[in-house]
Amino acid sequence: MSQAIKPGRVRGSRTGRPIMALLDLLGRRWSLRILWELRAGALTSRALRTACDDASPTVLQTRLDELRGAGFLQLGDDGYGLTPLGRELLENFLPLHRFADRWRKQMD
Amino acid sequence: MSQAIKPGRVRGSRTGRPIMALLDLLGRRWSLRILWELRAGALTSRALRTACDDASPTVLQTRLDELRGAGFLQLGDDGYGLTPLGRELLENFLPLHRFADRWRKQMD
DNA sequence: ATCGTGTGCTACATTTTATGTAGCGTAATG
DNA sequence: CATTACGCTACATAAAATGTAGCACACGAT
Repeated sequence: MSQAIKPGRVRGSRTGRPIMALLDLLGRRWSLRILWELRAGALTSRALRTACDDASPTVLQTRLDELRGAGFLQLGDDGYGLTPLGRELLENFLPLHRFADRWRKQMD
Repeated sequence: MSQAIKPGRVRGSRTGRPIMALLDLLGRRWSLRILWELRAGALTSRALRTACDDASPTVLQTRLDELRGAGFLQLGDDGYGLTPLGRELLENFLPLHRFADRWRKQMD
């Protein structure tokens, strides 16, 4: 399977700084979206797929593996859910919701 | 050129919610990284390229256009820099630096 | 005036990723 | 059993990123 993403082992950076590993992982398609869609609670893989506008199962599965390998997600009885670490990460993004609305107003 | 990304016009979502447009844009390769590298001040396109581990100029240019079209970047005499809106967006990500360090510790 | 240098940006062939559709094996429920 | 939903995979097609080269333009120095 795909190599687990850890703070030291990254594609998008030669420095190995953890922040680069993080930005690389989060900058892959559907990564942010997945975390976002799980903000209210766990979802089954298929519910998650629906929530993500029917993204192809191939990438979705890849991202889920990566995010799981990074320790942000876990697979439980109720499907995929955020780990404590994953929730902590998501907290950094929740303000984006408000920002996005301000963004729209500014673009009109 | 590539179509400007606005809160209503998105690839990754059918709903048109601004947050989806934002997650889509930020989820494209190098988007987050670009914003991150500009946190300390403007950079010329070539300095930015170097800062981004020599990412190919093709994508970089595409991302710059998109981020500029979204109103997060501007091109001035000293190169590419964050707009006030872009800086506001970046503020949401600055805590990630600390988080990434905690992440590493937890992965050992 | 031209040579060198740095800028923003583009072309294009190759490689890497994502999409879309179908379907697998398993487990729980009727 | 038959159904249903689960997590997950195969694979052909389409889209996006990479890497290398180079363009047109502006500036400053020799």
